[in-house]
Amino acid sequence: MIKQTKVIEQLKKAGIRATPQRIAILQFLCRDVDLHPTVEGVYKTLKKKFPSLSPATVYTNLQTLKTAGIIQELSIRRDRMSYDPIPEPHHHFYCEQCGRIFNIHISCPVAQRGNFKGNKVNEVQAYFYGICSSCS
Amino acid sequence: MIKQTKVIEQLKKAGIRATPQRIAILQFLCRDVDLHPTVEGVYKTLKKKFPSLSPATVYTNLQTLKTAGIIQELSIRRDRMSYDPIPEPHHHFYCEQCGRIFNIHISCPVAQRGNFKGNKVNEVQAYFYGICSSCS
DNA sequence: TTAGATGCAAAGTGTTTGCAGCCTG
DNA sequence: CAGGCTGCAAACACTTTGCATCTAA
Repeated sequence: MIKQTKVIEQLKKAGIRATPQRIAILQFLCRDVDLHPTVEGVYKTLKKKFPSLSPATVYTNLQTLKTAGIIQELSIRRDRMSYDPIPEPHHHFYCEQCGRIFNIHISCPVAQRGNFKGNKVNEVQAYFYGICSSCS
Repeated sequence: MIKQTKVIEQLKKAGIRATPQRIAILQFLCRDVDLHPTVEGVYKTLKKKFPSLSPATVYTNLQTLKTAGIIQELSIRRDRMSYDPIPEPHHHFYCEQCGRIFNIHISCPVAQRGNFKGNKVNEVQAYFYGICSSCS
């Protein structure tokens, strides 16, 4: 488990308030970098700790964290967003059997920020769909 | 404009019926391989030709064409799907200014179907986000 | 002739918004 | 103590579904 003080420090450095809910959300994301939960996943887990937590708070906080550059949003699931505590570009594998999302640590020579044929590239997302090794 | 006979042939080869609406949808997608319209875009355009066309028909037909392997679905826009008449894997650039999606014809050594560290990869989507050359 | 497609409406699901009250800084 | 955050509910937006009718093969 990542230290709460680290999380608070990260929020303050980004210039956003460190509320208990926000701390818990970021801490939950960081608990496992391969978790990539959806809003529902964050909500269901943290509802136990914060019975008063509302889905709207989870939505707005994930948006705030994303805007602050602390986390990134993945559209790898076709029906809903997933959230990743690592803002730096890296790629993802989605298992169509178990639904888990794994980080892929490869440096693809073309999938990079920068410039591509006159187009300014700010962000790159590479999504691999298939069946993971534990499912096959 | 792609020939209607070609489109009908493609549908029959895939074993699905060639209805006027389905033909028109596929023909519209093929008209410009860089268009990548959303359901709304397809619907609004074809509504002129088929005043009775319903959004549900567009949704189900795009799903059918996708399942038949004739087209592919992109989740590059974060709020809705875009459709691509080329089923073969290739990558995409999304301009955050003008909203257009362009094909990127590069063969990335890692973004390939096949096997990756024991995981079976059926599909790869690489999305580049930024500002296109005409907007910057 | 008949399995499958259309079109409409209603329902489903994920996300955003408005606002009163609360709390961090 | 002031601006930002929370929580609730209502509103939104995209997509799916059920069903009667119609049509491609």
